[in-house]
Order: sequence, then C-alpha cells, then structure tokens
Amino acid sequence: MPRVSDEHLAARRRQILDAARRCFLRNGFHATSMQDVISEAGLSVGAVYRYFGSKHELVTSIAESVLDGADELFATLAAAEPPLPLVEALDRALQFVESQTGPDGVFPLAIQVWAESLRDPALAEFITRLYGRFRSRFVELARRAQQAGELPADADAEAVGAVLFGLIPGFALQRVLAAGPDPKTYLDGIRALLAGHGVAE
Amino acid sequence: MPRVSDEHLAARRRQILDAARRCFLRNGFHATSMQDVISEAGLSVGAVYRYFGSKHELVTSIAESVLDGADELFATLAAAEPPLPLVEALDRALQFVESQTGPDGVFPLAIQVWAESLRDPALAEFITRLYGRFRSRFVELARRAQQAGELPADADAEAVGAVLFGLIPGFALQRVLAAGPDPKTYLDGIRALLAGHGVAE
DNA sequence: CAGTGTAAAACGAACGTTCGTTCCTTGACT
DNA sequence: AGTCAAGGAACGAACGTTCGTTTTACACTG
Repeated sequence: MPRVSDEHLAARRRQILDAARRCFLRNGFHATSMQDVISEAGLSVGAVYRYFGSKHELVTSIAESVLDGADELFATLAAAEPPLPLVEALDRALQFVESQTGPDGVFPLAIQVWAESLRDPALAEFITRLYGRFRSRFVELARRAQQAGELPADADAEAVGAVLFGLIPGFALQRVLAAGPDPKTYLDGIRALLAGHGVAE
Repeated sequence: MPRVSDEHLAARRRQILDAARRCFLRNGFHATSMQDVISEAGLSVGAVYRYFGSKHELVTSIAESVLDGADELFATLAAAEPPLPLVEALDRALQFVESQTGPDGVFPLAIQVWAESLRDPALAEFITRLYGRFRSRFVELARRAQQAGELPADADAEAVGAVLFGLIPGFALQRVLAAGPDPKTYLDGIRALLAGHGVAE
C-alpha cells in the first residue's frame, strides 16, 4: 500500500505503540520481546521497524506518552481560578492517580520507567525535568494556598510544594504495591494532618 | 575445598550476593547477566550455581535483604518510649531513607524490586505484606501522636498512618528522580502542613 | 606422621534458545 | 511502470543453564 495518507501513518504508529503498551504492562520492558509487540500489533517485523528504529525507541516513546498526561492535570489544578482549596486540589490529583493505578492504568508503567531511568541517562534527564515541573505545580498550589491563609505565612512554599507532590506517588505506590487505602480515606488522613493542633512551632 | 566450614559457605553466599548487588545497582536486574555477577564475584559459573539455583533466586534474595532493613527502623520509631513527636519520628525516617538514596544506597534497588514485583506474583505478595507492615508502623505512630494530642482526637489513625508512610517514598522518589529537596527542607514542609490553620473542619 | 581414598567444591566448555536487528522480496496503489 | 509500505527468512550475538572434569581438604589407615 504505497503512498498512503499521513493519517494512515499516524494510525500505524499508534497501533504499534498501543500494542507495545499492552505488552509492557503485561510483561515489563525487558521481558517483552519485539516479537511479542509485533504479534500483538498484528504486523510484521519489517513493518514495525519501519516506524521505530529500535526497541529502545519504543520504550522511550511509551515513557514520554505515559508521563505527559499527568502534567496537564497538575497544571490545571495549580492555575485554577479562583484558586482551589488545598484539600480539593489534592482530591482531584488523587482521583486521577487512582484511575491510573489499575492493571490498565499507566502507573505500573511509570514504575518501570523509573527503574529504566536509573540506567538510561537520557531517560533520567527527561524524568528529572518533568518531575521538576510536576513539583513546581504543587509549589504554585502551595503558594496560592498560603495567600488564601490555608498555610502559615512564613512557610517555605517550595518545601510545602515538594511535600504535597510527594503525597501523590506515596499514595499510588501504596495502592499498587501494598493494598493501600482508597483515595477518600487517604484524603481524610491528609485533612487530619492539616487540622493538626499546631504542635510544630 | 571440600568439607568446608559453615562459615565458609555463608561467606561464599555473601560474596555472591554482594557481587550481585553491585551488578544490579549498576545495570539493573535484567541487563545484568549471570556472567556479570560471576565475574564480579571472581568465581566460576559452577560455583555460583552451587549456591543459587537460578538468576531469579538471586533477584529474590537481593530483594528480601534490601527491604528487610527498613522495617527494623520503622518498628523502633513506632515503639519508642516515650513516644516520639511526629516530626522527630519523620525526621529520623527521612534521614534513614536519605542515606539510602545515593548510588550506593539500596533505594534504587527498591525501585527495581517494585518494577519486578509487577510481573512476579510471589515477589508481589512479599512486597505487599512487608509494605503493609511498614504502614502499620506509621499507623501506630499516628495513634500515639493522637494520644499525645498532636492530632485531632477524631482522626482516623489508619488513614493518617497511610499518609505519613506515603511521605517517605514520596520524598525518596523525588530525591532520586527529580533532584528533590534535602530532608531538612522536606521536613520544614511537613511542619508547615502540620501547623496548618485548621482549614479542614 | 606419611600416604591414600573420597566426597565435595570449583571450574568452564558447550548447549539450545531467544534475542534485536538486517535486508531482500512481494505486491498494492498511484 | 514506478514507488514504497509491508512481509518474513535469516543472522550473529548473548542469554541462562547444564554437566562432565579437575582440584582440594579432610578422614582414615599403617
């Protein structure tokens, strides 16, 4: 089928990426062979190698698409007008993450990306930059909560933002690895902490 | 050396496990070949296979030893007499984790164990049980903080414990993947949250 | 104490498989 | 007729593991 449309090419790419995502979710990056991806996509070796030059390129593409989605939500939460109360912003973030922790969600893939980034400097740099951006969203959230009087005026927004961001993977990990509590319960815990009796300082 | 002492056998095992740990830290479980481990240990193929029946057994042994250490600390923190103030307990937990986030620490290995557990039901069950125990330590911490008046009397200790525990991997992940703040800054953020202005109920 | 038998520890060549990738061929569409 | 997406046989390398051989330390004899 020569001279096919651009949409056809894009669709083929997506077809391969979707197949790869399913395989990677099922077996992990390393235990998935190119043949697995190729069979899952219902294509031939040659066809797949026309669209992706190597397995590594497939892994990288998946990694980027997996993580890009979350930033959009976090950006929305941080920029909401009027500013969202802390608890509500966290509620929304937790619900999003919760929706991605199942076997079909992307969070298990994210864990694999973390592991992969420990050995792949290029991927590590991508991750560092993206997660830095994630954190900056939560710093912004903290700053605005501070202005709204939800946090002490002298608090370090950078520090609070880091903690708020840390709550998210902390929740997701427990959900996936340790049969953790549901988002509602987790949020109750956060609320209780926020309502703390001023023991610090 | 036939008929060697039990200490010799144990030392050989440790020799192999240490070599494997170094290799796994350097290249990850999957990208490390048995030959890598064997060369690193300075032994022969046959010698290593005398002590460990398969590569998988090596991975499992490493995983267990990596995670067992942390529980000891968490148990100590939860059982301290008199009860530790929340902030101080978290401080100690963060400092411990911090000491394990470097290239020589075990935290990078823990990330790989997480990824591995997604495909290995036996490992997953081990992880679930262990992390459940981790969380229960923090629940105990929360309960005692509650009795000391550091948390609202009507708070759900289970929920708060889960959040407190979640702070730990949340910190470590940022430290390893996203050039996150140091433990002191992170703790400042936690303090600011605890001092929150009672916005939640 | 010397000599010898033996069981166990260590060795490493070799095996069958599977890997990611290459590259030539095929055939549908312009 | 020409172009190019798609196909798939074939390749060399590397994998985890097996297994027959060699080496070693100790027990037992005289």
